Amino acid sequence: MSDPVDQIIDSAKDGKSILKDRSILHFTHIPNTIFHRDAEQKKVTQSLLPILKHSKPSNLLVYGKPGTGKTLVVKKIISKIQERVDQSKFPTKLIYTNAKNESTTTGLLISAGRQLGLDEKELPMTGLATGEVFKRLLDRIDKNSLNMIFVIDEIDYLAQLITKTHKDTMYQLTRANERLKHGSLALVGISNDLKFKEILDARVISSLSEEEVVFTNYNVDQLTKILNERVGEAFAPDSVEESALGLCAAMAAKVHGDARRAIDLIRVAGEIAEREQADKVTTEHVRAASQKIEENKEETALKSYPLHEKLVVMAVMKAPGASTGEVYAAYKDLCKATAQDPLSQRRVTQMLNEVEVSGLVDGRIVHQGMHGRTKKYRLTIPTETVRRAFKDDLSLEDVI
DNA sequence: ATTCCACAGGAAACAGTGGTCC
DNA sequence: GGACCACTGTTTCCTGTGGAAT
Repeated sequence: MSDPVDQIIDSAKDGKSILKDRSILHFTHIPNTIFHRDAEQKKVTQSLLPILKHSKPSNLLVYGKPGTGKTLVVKKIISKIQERVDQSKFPTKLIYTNAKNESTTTGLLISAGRQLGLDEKELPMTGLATGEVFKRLLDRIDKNSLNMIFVIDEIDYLAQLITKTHKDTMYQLTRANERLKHGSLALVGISNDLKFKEILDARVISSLSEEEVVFTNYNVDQLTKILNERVGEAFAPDSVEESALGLCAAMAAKVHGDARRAIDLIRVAGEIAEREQADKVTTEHVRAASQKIEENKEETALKSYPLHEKLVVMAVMKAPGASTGEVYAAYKDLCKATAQDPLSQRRVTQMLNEVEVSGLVDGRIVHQGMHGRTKKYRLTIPTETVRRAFKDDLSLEDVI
């Protein structure tokens, strides 16, 4: 009997790879990608049209669930406009930021400033009042007579930040044109959440949503077409079973028609099939891929938690079904064991809420009459997943 | 009907960091 | 070098909650 290592290497050497180019199987892969979004592309282009006519465009709001291609479509159209416009006479500048990546409103403005070419000296990261950052941004636009298209992806996060800090950044942004003598600023907001406008000031809403485009969810047919196009390029011919592709489309259609999800599924399924050295991707591979993606998501989330949040998750794990007070007691024990100063119960309650929102822990309010009201917590994921995620954390070595 | 428990969770204050500006 | 700013991560204080027990 031959060595198992040799066996694997030999068969890998002889077998041909079914996955030719996995870069095509990333959702954001653009070249020659067809979005099946003709109507929406038309509307977005029309609302940005004033730029081509050398006048100020209106602000635009784009809605759609994740994986509906809205960001890709907006970026594609703006880069096309940039190609067409005579840059010497009418310099347009596309600025793209994702509000989710910025924890503060100033951070978002600074990120825009960097893309406008303002360096650390002209626009420092810290120390400036928000109003001052904004002023410097507008000065640059004015001085160079730029026509800036400011795309803010996941603008709902910005709206939340603003309600938290009571700043009027959004209002100033939507009214920036009134302060500009030369050049212009058009705002393109992209949002997954159709209801985010509810938390905004009425004045902001009216100027922000001068134009609106809604990206509807993809249906199974559209997802199948999108997958077919990508699979044709990324995989070797006839290496994906039609039923496997259909399953990917069906699974993704169930999650609000998410094309990103569909493409991830077929990519991971392809990787699993290749590892098994199968010559075709089957429905079994797709199911395995779906499970793997879920598990990875949970583990990555757990690994990214700060130490005390990890301790809170562990406290819930060690005392399943425990009330807030009991979880706090378990948490304090863990702090003792790991030589950490425990945080206040108020803060731990807050952390429990945060963990609950992420879906890793389930909390249920229980009324116990004379014994008061509390929340009972339990993990929604296998304890094994938690152990695996935390095993590399040296500070948790003794308690895991 | 009233009391009372064990919290939930909002608001505000605070400490500390890392900066700018004049 | 002192006033000022943004921001994070907390603590402190406080009010509200709803059903079992009385």
